[in-house]
Amino acid sequence: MTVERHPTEARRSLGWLLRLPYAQLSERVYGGLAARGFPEIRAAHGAVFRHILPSGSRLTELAEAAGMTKQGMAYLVEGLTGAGYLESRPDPADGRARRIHLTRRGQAVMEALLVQSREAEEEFGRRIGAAKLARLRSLLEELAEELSPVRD
Amino acid sequence: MTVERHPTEARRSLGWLLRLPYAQLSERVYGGLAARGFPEIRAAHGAVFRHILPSGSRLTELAEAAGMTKQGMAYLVEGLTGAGYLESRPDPADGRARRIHLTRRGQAVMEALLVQSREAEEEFGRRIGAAKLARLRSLLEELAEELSPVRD
DNA sequence: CTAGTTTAGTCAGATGATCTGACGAAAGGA
DNA sequence: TCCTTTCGTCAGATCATCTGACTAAACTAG
Repeated sequence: MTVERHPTEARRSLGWLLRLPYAQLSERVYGGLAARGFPEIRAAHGAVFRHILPSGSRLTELAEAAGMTKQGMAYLVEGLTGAGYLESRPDPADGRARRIHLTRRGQAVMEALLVQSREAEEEFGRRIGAAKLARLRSLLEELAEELSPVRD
Repeated sequence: MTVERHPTEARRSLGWLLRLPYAQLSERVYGGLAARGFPEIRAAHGAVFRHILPSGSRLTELAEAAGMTKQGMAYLVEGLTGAGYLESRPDPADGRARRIHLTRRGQAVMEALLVQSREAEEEFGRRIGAAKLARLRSLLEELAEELSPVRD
């Protein structure tokens, strides 16, 4: 009568429990973005969109904020610039630097990202109920607060 | 008196809230593994360790369970085999197939993985309190339950 | 039993997402 | 005016995936 189960199946690790909803969320959000007319945007580009300021940001600032190397960030920015989502102009205050800005199309991505994210969250709410989702979010916020430095 | 903040900072997306603890957990777990004498093990190898059965598994089974292609899984298995964590022998029941097994060293990784994971979870518990962490885990379990198919 | 189909795994090649190291040019400080 | 630090780029490596094409073995209908 006992069914054979995978050894680790009984009690999933916290890592697994975090990763599963994260992966599904990402898939929805970025998949939805493609459907909304932004097919070049991939999850890795979130590192840019999450940190870029309306007034523009420097490459080094973005890299630092995202916790990656300048070269890694440069690779992402290059792709987004080529696809028309970003534009970079020399920084008038520093001859070595460039300021990276969202184009109008890039701003549209930001908005779509917020919409998709909210919709995905609502879908989760439909699964376990809004109250539980709110409780989950609040616990995650509390945990995030304690897990500083908020290197993302 | 108002401090300039990043626009999205006020209310982080659920994705961010899930990713931050996940990333820190992974870093602890796999970083700790290197310190425990398994320096070749990277986070991607979790796809193998999470799914391999004590009686051995086929490549195709592992790929299917992990939700990736056979080729992708083959790449991971190849690395682990070369480093002495896995070994594969022809499947007596099927001339096309091979059964992939953990070596003793591979089993040691499994154990270390459980230990590190538990320790990381306890550390989280120290941050927000055991009761809240338990509540968080339970909500995540509930969510995971609803987010089937449990493709991981 | 043979012919056709499906399955297990490999080979080759591509892309994406990172990293490290070395560098030139500009800025800032003493 | 040096010296040092910072900004960004160039070159190259590695890892983690993917798609497509293929062989050999196994299953399935006649």
